[in-house]
Amino acid sequence: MKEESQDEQSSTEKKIFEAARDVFQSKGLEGARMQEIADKAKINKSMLHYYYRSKEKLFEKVYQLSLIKVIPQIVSLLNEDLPLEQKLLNFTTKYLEIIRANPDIPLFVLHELNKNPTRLKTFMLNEVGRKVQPFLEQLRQEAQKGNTVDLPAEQILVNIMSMMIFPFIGRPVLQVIFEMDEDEFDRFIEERVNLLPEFIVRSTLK
Amino acid sequence: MKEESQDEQSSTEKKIFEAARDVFQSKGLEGARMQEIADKAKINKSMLHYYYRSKEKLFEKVYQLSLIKVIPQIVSLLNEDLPLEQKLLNFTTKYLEIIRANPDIPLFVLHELNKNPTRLKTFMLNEVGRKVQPFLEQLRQEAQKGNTVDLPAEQILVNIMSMMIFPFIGRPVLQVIFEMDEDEFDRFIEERVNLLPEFIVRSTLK
DNA sequence: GTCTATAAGCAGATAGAC
DNA sequence: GTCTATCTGCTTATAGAC
Repeated sequence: MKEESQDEQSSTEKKIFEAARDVFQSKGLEGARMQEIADKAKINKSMLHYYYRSKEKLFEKVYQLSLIKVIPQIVSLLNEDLPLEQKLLNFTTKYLEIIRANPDIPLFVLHELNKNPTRLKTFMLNEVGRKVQPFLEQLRQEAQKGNTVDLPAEQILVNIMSMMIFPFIGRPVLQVIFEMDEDEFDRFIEERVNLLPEFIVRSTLK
Repeated sequence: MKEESQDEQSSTEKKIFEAARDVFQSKGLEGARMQEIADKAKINKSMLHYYYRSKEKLFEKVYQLSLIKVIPQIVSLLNEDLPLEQKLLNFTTKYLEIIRANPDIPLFVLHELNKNPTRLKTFMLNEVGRKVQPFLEQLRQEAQKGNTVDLPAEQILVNIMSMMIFPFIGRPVLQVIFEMDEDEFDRFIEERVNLLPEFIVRSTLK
């Protein structure tokens, strides 16, 4: 059972994991109830312990997979050998796809990280740091040629990440402010995903 | 006791509230422990119940005050009768000050809102919605004159909010990616607060 | 592997002395 | 108003039948 890959998991184990993912991502570790996970998976509560031993261990699985889904792919996108404009278009387009497919992960991860900043601090994040450096360097070189907007490279990257990620984190607030129902907000996101890569290029390069 | 204003609160009550604010904002409602709040306030656990009856009630106080601190001031900034450029500079500068003075509020509120989207949905948020409309209208009018970037007004506003708010929510991740310690990140924020209003104007108007 | 019943521990809440 | 001691209920976790 321990070293099984995803596709040879029993259907029960998979159902549990998916229910746990949903509940943990919306309620957080402490807000989640094992009973709610069991109900959502339509199995008995004691099965949770049979497959995952404890709430903490089940959570850890969900948390790590959430990180893996969102972090490493990004990095590779930043390291392809492309001119800045192409790289930016490529990076933002693909990254928006990833977040859109996993819209609950950013808030979930950031909340848990905020409660416990040491948890996984060294997991893969500083590896990300190393890989981001070349991209920042590329930004600086273009800046010297006068090709980018006049901001430090780090600030530019934060602008880009902000505009991509925040709408998913802030959804409940934005939806009320703009008086949108679920469908309307989904269309708003659709529109954003279409317009943003182009806008990011325009507002970064000059 | 019930209807006391802030400044006639007993010192104990105040200490409790401030400790509760810190703990709730970093751990969330369910992650917070009454014992931890008591320890941080350096008082006995039963005092919490003496002053606030229950965890839930204490939380509600903290939550509402958090919302009040961050939301209404913003709105007024958007309704002053100023040309767009002035309004943008004014709004972003002041709003960044507010968040900077309350950096934990956005993640806290968004996490709680995510767990319980109905809580306070109608509190003051749709009032905000009404007051944001004139600003969106102003954006649209400038767009017709060809004075703004070519994006729907709502997308522009989301860009602005994203760039202001996200760095505070994403702090733990950004700090690791950029390999910054606390002081370095504080300086990064300082730099950002100085550069961002100007950049937002430049990337919104043309 | 799946269920029912139950144990064990913890955190919020209260009683009551001072 | 503040403390110590205690209760109660909920939630995780386990035992054991099938």
